[in-house]
Amino acid sequence: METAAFLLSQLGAHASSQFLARAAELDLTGPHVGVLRAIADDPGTSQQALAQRLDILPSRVVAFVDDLEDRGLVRRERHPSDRRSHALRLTPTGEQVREQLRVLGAEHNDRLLAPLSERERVTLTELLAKVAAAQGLRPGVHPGFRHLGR
Amino acid sequence: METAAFLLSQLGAHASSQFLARAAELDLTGPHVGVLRAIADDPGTSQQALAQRLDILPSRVVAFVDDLEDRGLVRRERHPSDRRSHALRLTPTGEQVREQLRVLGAEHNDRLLAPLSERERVTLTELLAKVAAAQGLRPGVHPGFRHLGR
DNA sequence: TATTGTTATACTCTATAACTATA
DNA sequence: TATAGTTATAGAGTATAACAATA
Repeated sequence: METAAFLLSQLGAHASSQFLARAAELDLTGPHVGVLRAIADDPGTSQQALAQRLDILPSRVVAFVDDLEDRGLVRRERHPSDRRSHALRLTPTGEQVREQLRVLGAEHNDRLLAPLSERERVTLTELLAKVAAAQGLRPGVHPGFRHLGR
Repeated sequence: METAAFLLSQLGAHASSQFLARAAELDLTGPHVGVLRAIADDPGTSQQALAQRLDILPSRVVAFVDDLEDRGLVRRERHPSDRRSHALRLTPTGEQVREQLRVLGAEHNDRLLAPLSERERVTLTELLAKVAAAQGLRPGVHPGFRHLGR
């Protein structure tokens, strides 16, 4: 029998690639989705704050926000008091895409849990949440695009 | 509340990076571990068979087996009937490392499941195994080093 | 002097395709 | 002609470090 840790690693990679295949239809990669979501959750945030929260390099945030801005999903607004930093917000189109991603995520979840009963789904979700909390994983922050250097 | 799918993706990435940090102490990356394990599970197998089973490119298998051979963990033997192919086997040192990896995996699993009761661990493992089976994931084959091209 | 954002560059991992030796 | 293994090369994603503007 495989360990739960290996099954988690296996299923996590599988779930990620399945979801990202759907996100790719919207021309979004994993980090793009993470950044979009982080901006939606904290409108007006700065690129530095984003880099810290998602644990990715500021130089990468630049590129991702560039992409999202080019696609008309995100705006760089002038920060009211500090002219060095930008206040990031979703555009109306960005909000729409955010909603599409939410639907996509729900569909993906349903497909993945298809073999489980309603009761089993709840149990699984609770156990996963308990382990995730104990490991210090923060809601919405995917460790996959964390930078590992010093 | 996060979906089980996102929690899986999150926890899977976390579990992988935790385990690979330990494996890195033995100078092994994820693919190295996968190849080592696949050879242990099917001694005498060929590089082509390995590439098919793990769903990685034959050209990558060459590099991984090169590395493992340089470190004295794997041998390329002459195939008895087909001189084009190699029969791959673990060396005694390779067997030792394989055992170290097993211990490492068990420790890793214990650490990850620390917040759960014995009963909860069994439940979680069973639910994960059920979902993994339904998704067509094969035991020991990590989708993380699967090649995604045509 | 420190910080935000940016750019340029190097590094790592992976994919593609051409090659050799055997079959 | 097809297959096993190999090599060389190109591409994607990431990290590092230097820079300009502002604080």
